[in-house]
Amino acid sequence: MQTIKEQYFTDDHKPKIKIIEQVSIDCVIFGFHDNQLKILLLKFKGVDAWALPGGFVFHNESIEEAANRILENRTGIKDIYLEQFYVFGNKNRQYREVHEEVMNINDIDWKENHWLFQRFISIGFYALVDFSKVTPELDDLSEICGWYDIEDMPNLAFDHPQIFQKALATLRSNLDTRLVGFNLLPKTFTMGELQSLYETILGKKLIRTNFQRKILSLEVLERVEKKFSGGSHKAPYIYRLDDAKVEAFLKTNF
Amino acid sequence: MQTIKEQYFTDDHKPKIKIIEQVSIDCVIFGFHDNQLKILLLKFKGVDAWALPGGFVFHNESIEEAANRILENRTGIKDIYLEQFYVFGNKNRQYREVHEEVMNINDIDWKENHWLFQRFISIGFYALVDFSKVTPELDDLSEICGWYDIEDMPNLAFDHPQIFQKALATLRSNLDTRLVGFNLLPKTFTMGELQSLYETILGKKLIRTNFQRKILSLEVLERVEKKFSGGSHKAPYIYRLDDAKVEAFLKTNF
DNA sequence: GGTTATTGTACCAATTTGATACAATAGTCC
DNA sequence: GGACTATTGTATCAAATTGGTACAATAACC
Repeated sequence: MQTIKEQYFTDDHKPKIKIIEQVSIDCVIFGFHDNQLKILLLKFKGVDAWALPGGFVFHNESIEEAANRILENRTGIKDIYLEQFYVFGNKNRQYREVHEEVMNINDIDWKENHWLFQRFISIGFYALVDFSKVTPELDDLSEICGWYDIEDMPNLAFDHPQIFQKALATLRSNLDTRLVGFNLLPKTFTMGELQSLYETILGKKLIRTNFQRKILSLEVLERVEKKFSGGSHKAPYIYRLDDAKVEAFLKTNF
Repeated sequence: MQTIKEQYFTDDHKPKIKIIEQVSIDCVIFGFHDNQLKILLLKFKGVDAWALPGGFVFHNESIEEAANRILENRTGIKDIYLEQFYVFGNKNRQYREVHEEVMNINDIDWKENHWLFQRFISIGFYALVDFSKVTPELDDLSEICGWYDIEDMPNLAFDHPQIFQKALATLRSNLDTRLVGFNLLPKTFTMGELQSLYETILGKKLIRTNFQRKILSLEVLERVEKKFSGGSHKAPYIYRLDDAKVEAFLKTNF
């Protein structure tokens, strides 16, 4: 595995692998844990700047492949639910100060008009992952890479606050129309867990019985025989997405 | 007004104004006329290739400004409803053959590795315009620029069929949630005209009385006193969007 | 003034959604 | 084992929304 330094900060001040210039990818990676919606953030080493995981598009890969590569590097898992949601293309999207600081701290030699100082158009992707499967991975330029509650997270650098907001809005509006929420849970889950997920994403309480009715009426779930062992009360059923049913659902609803 | 030739095909084989390399914009411009949904297409001069109007992003403008500029050039009108809907980023998005042919026909000198032969990432925008306000404008590289019924249009070059399909799907799904359809009609219109617009976009018949009830319940329309003079029957009311009401609607529904 | 086509609204039935009630448990405590 | 508790699954009813029909109003034409 190459370091970021080796990949992007070579002696001739160009990325080692040819990339699409002035195009970047920023990923808003959502996870769900302890009844909280989390996102994966990183902090640059020695610099007071938090950011969304991001990267660039190699000349020989599609933007989706690039986003998947970036995600896999950060989370260690493949086959993540991933979708582009918006392009951020303001003319002043250039962040020389932060990049200068990062390069200085890391003893990276730079010159005026370094390629990173250019204006960038950034394609926003959001990812939904099973929190329990992910181990956030540091790279050589960052000192923290971890999960943060969306209600309580560090201030982000660049225009990343705006990117995050747009991703969250997209997630909310896709929650009912697509079967998007399930990607944030393990393969099997209870109705209560699913409801709690919906409630945190939507930011409001839902009526239990109606939620149950609504979800079951989607006809995409399969009831697993096994039951739960927990508190002193009736044990909930455990559910699992039935792939065939999901396919049928998507076919009729799109 | 500069010609395309002057702007993009200079003696040193570079665009005259600095652009973001390998990024393009493609516009799906919808209009509504004779109860048909139309899009604006152009045909390259002397080449058997139809395409969506497109262009590039100058270094000193945002992608939205670029899209607006491209649209204004094509339609002659400003303040168009415009929204990005998807980014097309396959790694094989390069179309050397067509560009070569176009340049040859137009006596444009080119070399191997011309900038247009590169792989491009294209940002799709869709626009909704008042058909009656638009006069499609030719440029020096095209020989046809005009409206085509979406049910009966020429085969498109590049990956433009896919771009068109995605734009249409986006338009359909935004029709009910946002107040998007009104942009395709003149300032004032009858309920029948609006219904016919909805029916062609959605591709299905709607029940008149329920449609009327639904639209009126949005509480965004203002009834204009004047009535219509047409056939031998009761005259319909004429409606107009009430900007204040629209604002209130969008505030409560987003 | 009668005819015709179309419009606006009222109305009822069917469906969906909001909210409550209640029986069925899986534990705990005794 | 039996009472107790918290939670789950389902039934049920009311309220709201949507589907579909009926009908009066009316603008042009004859």
